[in-house]
Amino acid sequence: MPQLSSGGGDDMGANDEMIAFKDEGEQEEKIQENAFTERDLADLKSSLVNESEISQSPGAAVARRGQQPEPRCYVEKHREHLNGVTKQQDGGMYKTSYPGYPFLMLPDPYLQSSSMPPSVSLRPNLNSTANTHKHIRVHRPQSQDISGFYSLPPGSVGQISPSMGWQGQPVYPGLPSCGFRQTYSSSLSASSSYPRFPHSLMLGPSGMHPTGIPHPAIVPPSAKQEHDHYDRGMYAKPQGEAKREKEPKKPVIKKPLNAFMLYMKEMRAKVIAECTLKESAAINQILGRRWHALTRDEQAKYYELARKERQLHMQLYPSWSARDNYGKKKRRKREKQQDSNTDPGSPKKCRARFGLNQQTDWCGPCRCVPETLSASPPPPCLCRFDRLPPPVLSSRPFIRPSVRLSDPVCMSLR
DNA sequence: ACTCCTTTGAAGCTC
DNA sequence: GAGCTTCAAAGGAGT
Repeated sequence: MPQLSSGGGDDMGANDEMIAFKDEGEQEEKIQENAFTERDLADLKSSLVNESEISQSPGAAVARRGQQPEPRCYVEKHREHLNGVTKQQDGGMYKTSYPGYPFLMLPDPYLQSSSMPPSVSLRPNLNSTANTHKHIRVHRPQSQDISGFYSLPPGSVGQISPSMGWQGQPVYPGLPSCGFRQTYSSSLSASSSYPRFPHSLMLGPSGMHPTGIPHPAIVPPSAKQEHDHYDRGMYAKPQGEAKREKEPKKPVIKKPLNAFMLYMKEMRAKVIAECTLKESAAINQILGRRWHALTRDEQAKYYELARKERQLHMQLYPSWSARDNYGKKKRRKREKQQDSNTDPGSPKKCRARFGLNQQTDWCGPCRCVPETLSASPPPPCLCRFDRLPPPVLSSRPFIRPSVRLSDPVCMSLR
């Protein structure tokens, strides 16, 4: 893993490398020079399918690291250059739009002043992916012009419009999906705030952007995401908890994406289209290898983006810490496990577990009353036998419950 | 419905 | 400070 050495000047404390990038003209020359045919694309696609199969063997990427690029990689790299950044003129200023990250449409002076590579190919092959990747087909007219899709109309830079294309899930869930984020405004500078994400003071009480679209880092309770179902009952909750559940949940602020995550988000659609793969795990393996195959200059761009993401995130949520979400997953799991030990069980379920007749059999292990023998619906069983391995049931006839009901393991029947 | 898988990097935690 | 753990995205597969 090519760890970039500490830049030293990172006010966020990230180890971002500041690299002197090549001249833009030089890059563009490269793009033209490396144009290739449709047939090349077809070859590439088939080779990538193979790549995905190979990728299942761990360590393959590591083994290949440092080797001379194969012809396929050569084609692939130059294809990326072909699909490279779009330049659009806005108000006399050229902006570099990074597809998948229209929010990263940066004025070139900014790019030059912030050590961003002026022209790095990041453009997913939308022609081939738009119809296959679910992120792209969301809310997006298929005939939509890509150049218009990536850029904002003049005068709208810095605005979020729901009608704009968004690709995939936004980097911060809560924004319309599609992953395309608002552009940085042309007034953006390395030290300024980011109009894409206005200062936290501009956010409403619920973290809403003035446009009505919540900030992407804020995950509304309704959003389908992990932390949401953390907050949902995974089992029948007591009334108190159920009541608590009705109260509005605090939106979850997620971690800013790191460089690799930004890269993945952008390149995923492309890989899916090229490899006809859908499994994220396999795709991520490919992306991981491609990430390693990137030059340091190419990677540096993503490190820079990630640094800005963190910077912006910190500006928007000064009190937020990664600690806020730290351990939630594990904590939930633990709580769930704990609950399963204290949570009242069902006599029916309990008997089913032990292969007893639901209508007539008393549950040997926990002595739950069968429904047909109880005057009213049986109360939940507090015994924990149904979560333990089934005991070996003896053939000894079960004793009637007068004594059994006082047994502490079946408190619910008292 | 929920978890796992799989990747890298940032940040938190533990010792 | 080193080393480990967790979370961020994604979506199919498995439970």
